[in-house]
Amino acid sequence: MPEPKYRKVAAELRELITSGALRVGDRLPTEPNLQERFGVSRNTVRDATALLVNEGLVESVPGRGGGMVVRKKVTLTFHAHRAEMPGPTAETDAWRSEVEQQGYLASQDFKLTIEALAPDLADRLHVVPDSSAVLRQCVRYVNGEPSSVQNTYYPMDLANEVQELLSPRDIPQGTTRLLAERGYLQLSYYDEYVSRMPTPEEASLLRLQPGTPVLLHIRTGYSINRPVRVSINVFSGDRNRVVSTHGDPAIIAKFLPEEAAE
Amino acid sequence: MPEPKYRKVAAELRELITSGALRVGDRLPTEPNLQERFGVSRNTVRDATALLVNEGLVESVPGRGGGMVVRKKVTLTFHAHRAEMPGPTAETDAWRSEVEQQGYLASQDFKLTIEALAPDLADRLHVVPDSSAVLRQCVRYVNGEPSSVQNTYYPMDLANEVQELLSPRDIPQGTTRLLAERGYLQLSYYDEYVSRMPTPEEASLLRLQPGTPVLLHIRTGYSINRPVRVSINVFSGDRNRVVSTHGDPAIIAKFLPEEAAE
DNA sequence: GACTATTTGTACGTATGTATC
DNA sequence: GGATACATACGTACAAATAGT
Repeated sequence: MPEPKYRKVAAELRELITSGALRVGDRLPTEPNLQERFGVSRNTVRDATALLVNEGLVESVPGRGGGMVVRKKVTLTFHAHRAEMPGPTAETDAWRSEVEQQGYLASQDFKLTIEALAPDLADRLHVVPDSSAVLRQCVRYVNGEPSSVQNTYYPMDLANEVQELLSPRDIPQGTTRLLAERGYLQLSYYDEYVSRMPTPEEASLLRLQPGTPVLLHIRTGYSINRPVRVSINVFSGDRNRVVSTHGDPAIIAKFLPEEAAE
Repeated sequence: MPEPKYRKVAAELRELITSGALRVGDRLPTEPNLQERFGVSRNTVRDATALLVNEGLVESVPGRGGGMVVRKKVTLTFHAHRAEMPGPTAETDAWRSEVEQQGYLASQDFKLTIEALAPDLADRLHVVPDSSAVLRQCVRYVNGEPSSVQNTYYPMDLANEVQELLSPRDIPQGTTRLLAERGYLQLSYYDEYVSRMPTPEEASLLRLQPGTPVLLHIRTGYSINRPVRVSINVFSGDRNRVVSTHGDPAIIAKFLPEEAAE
C-alpha cells in the first residue's frame, strides 16, 4: 500500500484548507459525511483528521454544533528588543504596553517561589547546580486567553542584595530599572530561541490544542561583571511571534512589515 | 470517564522518560507487553504511544530490532548575529563555519529560481505583491541529515543591478559582502521568530518525524535606504536552536552558557 | 429542565501488510 | 524463511459534549 488511505483523505482535506476553499473558522465535513465521500471506515477518517490536528491545521469542537474547525494563525507580536531595556519605553511592564498597543486586553497572574536551579539554568547564571534562585513567574493573558508564561530566575545572592526582588507583587518601575538603580545595569544579553512540543504542564497552563508547538525565548541578562538573571518565555506557538531588530531603528521603522503572517 | 485509559498509559510512559528511567535511544516496552501490563487492548496502547510521538518524545523504528525509541534533543546552535554580518568572520559561508566549528560535517544543496512574491514577502521587501524576485534556496545538511532550509529573496531590480545574484552557484565571498561592495551595505535587520508545525513539503524535505515542529527565523535586511532581502530559515525544531547576542560581546563570552539544553 | 439529535471521543475486537533482524 | 515489531484498515459499541426543541 504505497499511499495509505488515511493519508489520501488527509491530503484532500489539507488541500481544501491551503487552497482557501475552507477558511479560518469553517468546519470540515463530518465523519459520517467523509466516510461516504471517500468510501472508508470511520476509524480511517479519524486517522486522517488526527493528522491534520497534529499539523495544527484544525481543532476539534465536540458536540452538536461542533466538528473539525480550521484554526487561525499567529496574531500577537512580542518585541524582544523593547522588553527589559532600561529606556524611557519600559514604564511599567513592557509586555502589557505591547499588548495594549496592538489593541488587545492584557492581564497577568504573578507568582513568586524559591527554586533549586536545574543544571542548564545554573550554567546560564554561572552558579553551581542546585543553588537557590528566586523565580518570578508571570502567566500572561490576552483577551482573557492564556498566551505565554514568563519564568525569570534571579540568583539568591542578588535577591538578598536587592530585597525588592522577593516581593510577591509586581514591581512598579520594573525589575530591569530596579536592578539598574542598584548598580546592576543590564548592558548585554544572550538570546536563545527554541521550538518544541509543549510538556503536558505547559499544554494545560496555556490551554494548548493538540498540534500546537511552543516557542521558547530564553534570555540571559548580564550586568558589567556578571549574569543577572535568566528569563524563559514560553509562547503558545499558534498565537505569538517574537521580533527583534538590529542596527538603526529609524531605517527599519521606515519599511516596517505590518501584515506579516507566514 | 474522567481520565481515559490511553492517557494514563501515556502518562506512565512519559514519566519513565522525563524521570530518566528511560534514556535517549532506549526502547519503550512493545505493544503486546504494554497490553498485558496495563490490561488494555492494542488499539488503546497505540493511542497512548501516538500521543508521545506527537509530543516529540519518542519515534517509531519499524522492524524486528525496532520499537518506540526515546528521541534526542537539540544539538546544533545557529548564531543569528554571526550570520550575514559583513565582518571578518563571514569568510565564505557563515553557516558552514558554524557547523564545522561545532564538530559536524556540513553540506548544502543550492537552487536558484525566480518567483512571484507572496503578499507577506512583498510587504517585507516593500514592493507590490506578485512582483518578481530571485529566490536563492539552500537545503542544509549536518552529518548528511537535512537540518534546515534557507530561502532568501532578492527584489528583481536589485538582482538586475547586481547580476551575480542570478548566478546559480554559491557566491564565494558571500552575498552580504557582495552587496556591500556594490553599495548595499546591510546595516540593519528585522528578525522574526515563529514556531509552528511543518507543512508536508517541509516535513519531507527535512525528513521530520511526526511530532517535530519547525522554528522559523525570518530576517529582513536593510541597506541605508531600502529593504535588500528577506531570508526565511526553516529549522528542524528537534535539532536546532537559534541564538543572538546584544550588547558587549566580551561580557557575554566570559559567561557564555555551554551545556544549555532545556 | 428534560429530551433528542448530532458530532466527536474512547475502547474494544480482528485481520492483514510491511519492515527488519 | 521465520519471528518480531509497528502500520493500516475494517467492524462494533457506548460515552460525552453541545445545540435545538
